[in-house]
Amino acid sequence: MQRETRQRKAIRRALTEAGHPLSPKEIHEAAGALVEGLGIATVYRNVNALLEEGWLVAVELPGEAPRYERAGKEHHHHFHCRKCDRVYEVEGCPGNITAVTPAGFQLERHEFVLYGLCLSCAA
Amino acid sequence: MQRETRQRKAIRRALTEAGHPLSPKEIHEAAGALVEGLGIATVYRNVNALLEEGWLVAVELPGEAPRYERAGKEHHHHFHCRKCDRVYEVEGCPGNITAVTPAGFQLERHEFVLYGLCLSCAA
DNA sequence: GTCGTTGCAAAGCGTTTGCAGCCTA
DNA sequence: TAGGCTGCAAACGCTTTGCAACGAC
Repeated sequence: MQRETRQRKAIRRALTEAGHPLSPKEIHEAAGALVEGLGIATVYRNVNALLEEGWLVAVELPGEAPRYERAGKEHHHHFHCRKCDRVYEVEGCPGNITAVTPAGFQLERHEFVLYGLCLSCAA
Repeated sequence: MQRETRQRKAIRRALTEAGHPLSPKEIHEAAGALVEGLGIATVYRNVNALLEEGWLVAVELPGEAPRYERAGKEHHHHFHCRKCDRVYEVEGCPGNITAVTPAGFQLERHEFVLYGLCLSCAA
């Protein structure tokens, strides 16, 4: 990654200003409003480049298309509201993870996703 | 779902005997060994039919194609080996889940996925 | 001016669908 | 024998890749 093109700037800006994880399509729409004729291939190429650079992290929810958010956040998990489809960050980590790891298995990382209704949808 | 064809029998058997969640491709390979010339489209059609029937449940891992396992198992989670790409079942649940749920949120279900190396790949 | 980057279009890849013929009940 | 089911191939949607032109440094 060496050149800061108009396209890359627009993609960075779209992700920074969104405040929540964006899908490639959403990035294309948001950044496309800033740069005329932005190609979807450019979005994918930049997303992958930004992932490699460590500027982005993928938020992969089961059964959902991957979304992307800015890197640098603390270890957290996600709560997925089934009604409004929004994703919330959840602090902390439940209990002893190594305890449930089968003997001989090498645990490297884990994902943890909560499903249900968020505060406003539960009301 | 009305007819128990050779193909459907083979798919049911493959899933029953596997003992761990299978991807459509894995189902195709396993059931294809039992029925000559089994088509991949038939696998997809039957998987969807068996899901609707409630005989199967989808195991959806973040960023992964869905896999399928027999319904009716006890509550469990999964371990995904990054080397052999297989998915193992993990017994138990790591501690206090409600404790990390934000106040006011209605928790309905949760997914928990471990990543790393399985017993044979870690050796 | 170099060469990393872009837009377009085509290629991949996994999944779904249309269709004519097959085979289970 | 009827019509649900199958294999094949084409269609699909999303992502990646090849290529010639563009433009950041």
